[in-house]
Amino acid sequence: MGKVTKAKKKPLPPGRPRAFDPDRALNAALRVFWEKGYDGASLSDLTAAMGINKPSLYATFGDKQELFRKVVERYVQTQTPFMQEALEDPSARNGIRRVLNGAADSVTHPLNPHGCLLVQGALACGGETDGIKRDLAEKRSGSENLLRNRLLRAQTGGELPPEADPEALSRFYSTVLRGMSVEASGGATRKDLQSVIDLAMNAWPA
Amino acid sequence: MGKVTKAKKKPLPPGRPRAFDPDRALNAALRVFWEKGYDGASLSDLTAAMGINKPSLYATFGDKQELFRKVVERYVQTQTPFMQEALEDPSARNGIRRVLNGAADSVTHPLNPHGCLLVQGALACGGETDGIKRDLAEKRSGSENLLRNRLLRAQTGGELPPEADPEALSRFYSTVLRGMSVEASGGATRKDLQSVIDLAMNAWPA
DNA sequence: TTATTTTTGTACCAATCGGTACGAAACACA
DNA sequence: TGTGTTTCGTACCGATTGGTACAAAAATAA
Repeated sequence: MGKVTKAKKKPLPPGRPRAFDPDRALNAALRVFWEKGYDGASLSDLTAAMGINKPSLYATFGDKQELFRKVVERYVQTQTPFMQEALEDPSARNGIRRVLNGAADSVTHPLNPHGCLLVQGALACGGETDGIKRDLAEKRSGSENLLRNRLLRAQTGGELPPEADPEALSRFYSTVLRGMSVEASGGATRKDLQSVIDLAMNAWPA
Repeated sequence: MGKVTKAKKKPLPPGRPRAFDPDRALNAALRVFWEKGYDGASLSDLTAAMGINKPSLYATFGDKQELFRKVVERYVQTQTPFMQEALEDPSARNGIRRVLNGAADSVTHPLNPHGCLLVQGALACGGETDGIKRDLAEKRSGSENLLRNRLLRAQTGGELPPEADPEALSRFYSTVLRGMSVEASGGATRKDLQSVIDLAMNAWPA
């Protein structure tokens, strides 16, 4: 019988096996980029945190930009699914509030760097990082799209009045999300953000 | 008679006169830091934009961190006074709206880098930049204080109902300001931000 | 003129940057 | 025991980083 304690079968490939877990290494890289940003994170910072050396990094993840993209992908996959979930709430208004609450939890989580990687990863940076900046802006607009679609659905469903503007509303709540990230990065507490959320919900159409 | 075309008297100090205008040079440095952030701006970027060489930079402005602080000071002095002015509006509500409008103008100004230096100058960065980060967070809280004081005044003056929370309101509008900066930095237009502002004003206590 | 003072440009510093060449090491297979 | 294959660690690459030493240049004062 197979080893039941190990989830994956192991038809070991030829060659020397790698001595680190790429998944853990990627998570370590995520933390570094998260708290230092693309420019502020050096390869030495990264390899030190990941517990590997540069050739291993390059062989496994590519150059710094590729690594960053993989990190962003990991971030999106692990830190944002709560949004889709929240937006499944039968009430769009509740859904949005739950998105804001979840984001507030995330950007002030005591075990993670404060703020959102998609915001502080590369807001302003130098050199050939335009692609990075565009990537992050795209990912950010992803969550805005989520909100907009939910709001459009709410309008056709009657929860939002016909004169409401789902486009503007999704942009507004996205802006509040970005703002909360900046505030958290600057030291705002979860409680601080709660009062922001409560007020932001006042903008909901009467 | 004195030279009437020159504003300042000129009791030239001894030594070789400097060949550049420190004011213009500082403005050039401001632009570089504004669009590349602290980490992304190299001394080569700075000296190239300022039109001077490194020894002149060091003699006049100190090292990179000192230069950045002077740049931030310049930024605050030139880009934020519109806030005090706007908050002198007899209506606090109008004042806040004018602050948001002015900020939207500023962060999308076609001749300047998009976004706010106090936000994107050093949100996440590496090395010994903790002081820089704290400085910027402090400057940001400056505008929040402005809003809070105005709102407190509005409450004692009766424009805001007693049950309103000036603390929370100022934090909310500050958060919207930071969010608009991020959005502008990511490509949002002035028009986009206007719809955000209109919705943000809905949060004003009934 | 000479002396003094300050700025300028060049040339340079050690350290670090992102990125790689290369041989030893560790596995499967024969 | 090889042999093939892949990763590992070290040592290194040229370029760039932030920061300076130094002497020529440009001004005033004597």
